[in-house]
Amino acid sequence: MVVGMPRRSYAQYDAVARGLDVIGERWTLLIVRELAFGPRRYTDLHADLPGISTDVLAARLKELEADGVVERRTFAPAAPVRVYDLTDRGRELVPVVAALAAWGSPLLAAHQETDAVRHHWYLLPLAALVRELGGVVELRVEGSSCRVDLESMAVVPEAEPDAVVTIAAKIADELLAGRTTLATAIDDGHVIVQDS
Amino acid sequence: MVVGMPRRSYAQYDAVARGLDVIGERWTLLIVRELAFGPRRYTDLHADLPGISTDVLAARLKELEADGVVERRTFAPAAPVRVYDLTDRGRELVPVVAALAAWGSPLLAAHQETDAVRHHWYLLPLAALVRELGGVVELRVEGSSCRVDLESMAVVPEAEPDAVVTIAAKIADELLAGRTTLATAIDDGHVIVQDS
DNA sequence: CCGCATCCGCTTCGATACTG
DNA sequence: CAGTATCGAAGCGGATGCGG
Repeated sequence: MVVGMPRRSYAQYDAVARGLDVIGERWTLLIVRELAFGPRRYTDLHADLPGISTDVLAARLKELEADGVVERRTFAPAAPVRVYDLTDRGRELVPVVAALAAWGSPLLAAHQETDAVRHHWYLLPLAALVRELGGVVELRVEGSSCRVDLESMAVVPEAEPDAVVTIAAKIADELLAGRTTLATAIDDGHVIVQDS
Repeated sequence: MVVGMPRRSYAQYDAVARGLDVIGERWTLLIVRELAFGPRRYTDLHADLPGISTDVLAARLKELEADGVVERRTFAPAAPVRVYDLTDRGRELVPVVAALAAWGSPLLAAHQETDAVRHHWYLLPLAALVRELGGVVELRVEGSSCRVDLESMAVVPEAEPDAVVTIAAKIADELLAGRTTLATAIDDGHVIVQDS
């Protein structure tokens, strides 16, 4: 019988190091990214994290659960669907993910043929980009959408949005890679900002 | 002859994944943390990153240099001192580190005997904590200090601070672990906020 | 099918020793 | 001081197995 190992740690009395003890391992923050948009089942996560191996995904989910970032839930006994969801503490990580997304956006200029693509991956960096709009916005890119409080960069699914921002994936590319500006894209009608 | 390998990547067309391709490996973000406060020599870095092995530190510095986050400089030919420093692009990472520091602060409540401690590690999470003060503040904890623009959470060594905030390390512990509040600590005179 | 656990070859890490 | 060389241990990626 294997009794959980002592967990690897940087062993530094520092908030950054402690944070990395929880979300610093390979794949962990990308799992948080996936769950930022709502609960997902194991298979969905595996599908939207191309390259992760099954055992690593299972291990990370267990660690995140032990650290109070993720919780495992089972829906209706009639149709027992198992999903993973962020806890409140886990949702507080979204601004960290968003800050990294904002920093990483310029790196999207280098588009590799072998890169995987999912539409919902655009949402967080776009939130950082339209931050000047203020308030709560609902962002829509192709089929995917999410609601973000632009001040705190928190994802707030239940809040009523002040505006709905619709962006085509192609334009999202241009914006994130810095090949066009938000003002230009709005002027050209490629980004539609509609007050609710 | 070894010609640099193709670099491991998540191969996802996503800003978070791209960011992690650069700062997601073990130790990398902690190196950025160290350099957030100004240039450091190799030996200083090795001393303030207890647990990192020499070859990993050397490898990470090379990678960060290749990614334009860090630059290696040599001071005065008379006294050839080699230091590592953040580039402008690297400095833009400080808000990411600060966001993670803010999230990680509550984890400091669990203080292990074996944890390493450095005073300058308190500065960034404290900046997040006193953010309501606004403007540019100079934070002082024991011998260490740094200047932070509280709106952007950027470190701005050259800017004149609007206020100087002095905190004893012991009080910093209490604040970060959430065992006392900023208002209380200011009332009790343990945190001194002095306008410049 | 869904939700993992097991196995296996490869890469990365950590500790120490060594060098210009 | 500023790294490189070496080597055992741990982590990872891919394929496969398997109960519910």
